[in-house]
Formats: sequence, C-alpha cells, structure tokens
Amino acid sequence: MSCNGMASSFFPSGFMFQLQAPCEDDHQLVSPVRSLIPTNLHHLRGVAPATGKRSASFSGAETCEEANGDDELSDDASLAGEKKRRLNVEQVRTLEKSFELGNKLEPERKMQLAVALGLRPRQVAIWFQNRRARWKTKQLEKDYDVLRRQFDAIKAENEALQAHNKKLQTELHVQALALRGREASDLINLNKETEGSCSNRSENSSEINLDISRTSVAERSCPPLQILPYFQSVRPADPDCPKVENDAPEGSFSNLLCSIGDQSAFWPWPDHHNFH
DNA sequence: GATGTCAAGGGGAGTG
DNA sequence: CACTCCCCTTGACATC
Repeated sequence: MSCNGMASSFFPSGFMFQLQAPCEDDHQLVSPVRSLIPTNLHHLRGVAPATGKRSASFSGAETCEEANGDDELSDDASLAGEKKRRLNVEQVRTLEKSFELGNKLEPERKMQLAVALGLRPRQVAIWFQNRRARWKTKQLEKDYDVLRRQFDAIKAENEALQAHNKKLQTELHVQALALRGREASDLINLNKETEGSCSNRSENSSEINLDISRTSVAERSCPPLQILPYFQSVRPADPDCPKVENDAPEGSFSNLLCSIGDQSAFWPWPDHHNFH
C-alpha cells in the first residue's frame, strides 16, 4: 500500500503533503498504521494548545498502545478506566480540514483519517458526529438571527403603518365634523328661511327665491349627511376594492386601505397592488 | 465551586 | 442484522 494512494481522494492538497512525509522513514515505524501519520503530528502529540494552559492532550493511538499494544485501531478497544482526553491541535486541524470537504464520513475516509491521526476509527466517527452537532447549533443560531432581524423590520414597518393609519383617521374625523357642522348650519338657515317665507309669504316672496337659489343643486338633491362611521361615509364605491363583508367592524383595516388613495409610499415592495 | 467545552456512551430510527 | 446517524446525556477537563 502506497503512502498516499487512497488518501488522495479524501484530503486537501496541504493535508496530502503532510501524509507523504512519513514515507521517508518507514524503516523506523513499527506498524503500517504509523506510516501514514504525518511527521508533524508525531512530535505534536500531547502538545498543549496555544493557550498553554490546557494540559497535554492525548492521542487515541497512545492510549491504545498503552492499553492493548498493536490493536490500536480496534474499535472495541476498551477505554474502561481511561479518562477522557482532548484531541491535540494538529488532530483537530486535520479533522476540520476533512470536515470542510464533507461533513459526512465515508468508511474509507474514516479509516484514512484514523490511520493518519493515530486515532481509532470510532474516535474519528464520534468527532464527526459531534462536529455536525456543533455545526447545526451554530446554523440554528444564524437562522435565529436572520429571523429576528426580519421580525424587527416587519415590526417597525407595522408600527409605521399604524401611525399613518392613526393620522389618517384623525384627518378624516376632522373633515367629517366640519362637513356635518356645515350641513347643520345650512339646514338651520334653510329652515329659518322657509319658516320666514311661509309667515311672510305675502310680504317678501322675492327673498325665498333668493335664499333657495343659494342652496346648491347637489345639497338639495342629497339627503342630509348621516352620522356614519368615518370610513363608510367617505369610502368610494370602488369595484377594485376587495370584498368586505357588510357586517365588518367599523373602520376595519380593509376599508381603511380602500379609502386611501395613494399608499405607494408605505409599501416596501413595488408591486404592492398585487398583494391581496 | 460554577460554568462551558468536548470526547464519548447509549438508545432509537433509518437503510441496504 | 450490521451499520450509520441523530439526539441526549455523561464525565473529564479548563476557565473564571
């Protein structure tokens, strides 16, 4: 078996360079397994991480060598009585590189990594499982952040719409009051003049025609403005408006939308008119 | 001592 | 049925 035959399909180029190095001193190795362990990993075994605070890490092979000699790759190697140790920096770095190539571990790649790093295949599989779990957790955090930002944006938009809605309602209320006040005064004037003309018909008939002529045709042809909900009273009969049930609450959102002529400034998407 | 991280144990489910 | 994956948990260790 060549030093880099099967492994070339699984490891990045930089990693392959590491794998090739040990071939130069095969005669010093006690097993084929060791021939695939990067030279820089040999001397890094047990080296503490950059913090310098953590104690020396272990390698699975070392543990197994101590436990059961040449059976260092056996998955059923018992670790009973063994304490858990962290993988060293170089082992983790190599596993990370391999993980970037694919987060699912094929049996061949697992064997290659186990051989290269001096770990049991079971350890490599477990590392990938835990790594996938960590990746998923981080992905969930990212997704949560995205959703939260979207929610905040929509919430702000909703608040702006509600503020605008309130402003429009106020304007309509003022206009409705003004209209009613004007119509009421017109009615009073009309009644006064009508009564006066009846009592003084014989005396001042010319004023009647004058007063009536001041009343517009439109006002005379329409019934007095009823006290209506704001939006019902001003809503035009727009066939394009979505159908709203007759017993819909007064001032419902749909009615409000129909009563607003130009809302383009309040919709973030350009084709809001298709949003029904 | 509390807390976080990580390797590993173990069970359930899916698959060929 | 062996194998793998996912999920939850445990135990060791590091850090504060």
